[in-house]
Amino acid sequence: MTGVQRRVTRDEVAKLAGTSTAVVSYVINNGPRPVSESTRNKVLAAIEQTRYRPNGIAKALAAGSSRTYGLIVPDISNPFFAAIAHAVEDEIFDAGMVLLLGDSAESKEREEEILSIFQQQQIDGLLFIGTDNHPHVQTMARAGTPVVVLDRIDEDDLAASVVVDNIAGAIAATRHLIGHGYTEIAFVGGPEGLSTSEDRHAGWMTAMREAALEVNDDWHLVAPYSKAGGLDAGRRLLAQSRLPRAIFAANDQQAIGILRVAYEAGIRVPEDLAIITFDGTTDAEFSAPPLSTIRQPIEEIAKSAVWLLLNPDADGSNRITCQFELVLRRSCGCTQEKNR
Amino acid sequence: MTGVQRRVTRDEVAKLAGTSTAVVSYVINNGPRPVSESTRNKVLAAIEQTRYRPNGIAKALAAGSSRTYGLIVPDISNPFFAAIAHAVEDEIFDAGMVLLLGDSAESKEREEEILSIFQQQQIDGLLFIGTDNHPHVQTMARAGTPVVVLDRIDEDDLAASVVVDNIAGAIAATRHLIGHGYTEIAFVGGPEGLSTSEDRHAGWMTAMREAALEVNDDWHLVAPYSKAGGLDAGRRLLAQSRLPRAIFAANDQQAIGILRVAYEAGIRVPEDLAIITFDGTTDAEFSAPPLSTIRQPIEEIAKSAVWLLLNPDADGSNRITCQFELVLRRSCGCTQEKNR
DNA sequence: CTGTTAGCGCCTTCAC
DNA sequence: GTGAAGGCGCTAACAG
Repeated sequence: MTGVQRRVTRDEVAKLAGTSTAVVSYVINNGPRPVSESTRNKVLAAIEQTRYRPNGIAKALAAGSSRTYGLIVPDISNPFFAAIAHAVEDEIFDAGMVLLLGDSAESKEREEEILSIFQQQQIDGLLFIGTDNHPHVQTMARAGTPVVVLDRIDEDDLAASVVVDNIAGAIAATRHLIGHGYTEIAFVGGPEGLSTSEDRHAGWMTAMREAALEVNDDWHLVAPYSKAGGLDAGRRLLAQSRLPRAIFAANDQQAIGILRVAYEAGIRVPEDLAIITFDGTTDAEFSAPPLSTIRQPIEEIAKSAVWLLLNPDADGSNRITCQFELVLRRSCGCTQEKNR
Repeated sequence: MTGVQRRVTRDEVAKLAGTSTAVVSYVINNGPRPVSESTRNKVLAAIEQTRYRPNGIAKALAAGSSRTYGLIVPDISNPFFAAIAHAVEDEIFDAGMVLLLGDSAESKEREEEILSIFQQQQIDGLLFIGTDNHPHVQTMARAGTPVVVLDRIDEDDLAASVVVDNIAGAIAATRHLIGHGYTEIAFVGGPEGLSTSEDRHAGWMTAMREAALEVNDDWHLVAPYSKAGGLDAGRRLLAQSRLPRAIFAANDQQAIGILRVAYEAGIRVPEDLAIITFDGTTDAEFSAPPLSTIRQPIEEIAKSAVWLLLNPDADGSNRITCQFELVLRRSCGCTQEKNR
């Protein structure tokens, strides 16, 4: 109906309340100076009446803080990262801040571009899930912006980080498979160069070796952390002369792809092929059969990460390791009945 | 090594280049005034040398534009919304803007809070996927901020919107099932009050009636748009005395849940129960069996939405309807062979 | 307790 | 083609 309505500024509120602009600030921010009850009420009324909303940009410029955090993920359409983003957004929102989302599409250049833009937007802190090592993030950290690296870390990083022990998780998963009596266990891992890929691989090898089982190179496949990646790896595995009795897939998405290959080929899971995974997203919970998995505590990871962001000075333990959980479902052979 | 390093400002660049700050602005923004080649080079060199990065906040304040768009989704961990967010982020990034993400967690209050914060952050435009009708978004639109509503729309909205024809899509899906010769077709719909739920429901009814098929109330289940919702609906369906021969599920997530129920109960899909869905996310592509679905053109939706945001004045057709696509896979009974 | 005022870093009109 | 200067809306000293 009415056209564009100019935003009301603090001056108008002050005028209406019959006070100075400073007092309006004091009321809005509860400080840094006290305000008498009566004038506070007048200001509040004026704010109400004018439907005044402070300009966050101006505030950010003057205060030197944008109340904005950045989150960079390799691909928001990956359920694991989406779950993290969901939890992180929640935490950040609760802290009264806003979330800037960057999707690097697994590209290093893109990552740097996003970082540069975030920098220009004066973010107060960065949550980072990288596609690789990330020297430029260090620059940011050194420039004084709190940085917390998630999921994929670089040992040499100075930045704070929140992760689960991927090696231990992979060992637990593989050991569990071994506990079932399986001896021929393949590993479908993620892209090379990622810490998660390497750690989960290392865990698998460790568990296999300690059980004196064959670590066959044909049974270590590399694939993207996606359903398509799992599908592809599964097909490559099928094309080989000898099939494993069980598979440890490095993430849920890959496992879903493998499940699909098994379905196509008429291979029963877990009767013919047992599967265990890593991540513990809902995808693993609702697949057919449901997937046994190493669950990462997403909420806790998000909470810890945001906490580190808000308390950057906590020198000492700026590296948090969250506990994973071995969730047993049908795919590994644990529950033989199909019904619940 | 070095501690916090103060940000370099335009003044330092100007000093180093031996010019005024205005000229620095001119070269950075390519205007609004021309600059001689020689001084431009000097400025560029100074920028390079000082590693100067303009302060986006200050720029936003002075220019009155934050180069920031907001996206509000009901739940970023829902793959459909995640896919939209992924595509939208891509488009927005290409346009040189940044994306502020808000996750309303399907809560109306939360939605309003996010909206308020976005407003304070001076977003230049809003992409909105609501949890319900949304009068407050209208306010924003009226205040001059471009708003584009996605997926779930309110017919009465003045705001621009991008959707697919949900009724037509649902009709196409249901007709396809009918074409297979199925006559007992159930509908698992989304939460009441959402336009997508209602339209897909309407489409199902229309197709059933035009084929003179029974529209049994027991076969219209309502459930959240999630895997858990589908699981629940599936179990409720199973508990009934008479089972349908086919199901049209209102979204992929629900279908995954239903697939899981079928698996548990030993019901073969599509031999005993045919399924068709709506959305066309990758979840539908990699399930076992793969799901026939009405695919929404995510990329196109995102492109259109961002286009509308960038060209808010395009009066007339500010409501874009994208074409859906019927994707046939195994779950409806189209492909009998399991392999590929 | 309240008012005045100098910035925050940048854009842009207006003189030169 | 270049420079000076007045804001953008708000914060936080610094004076009363």
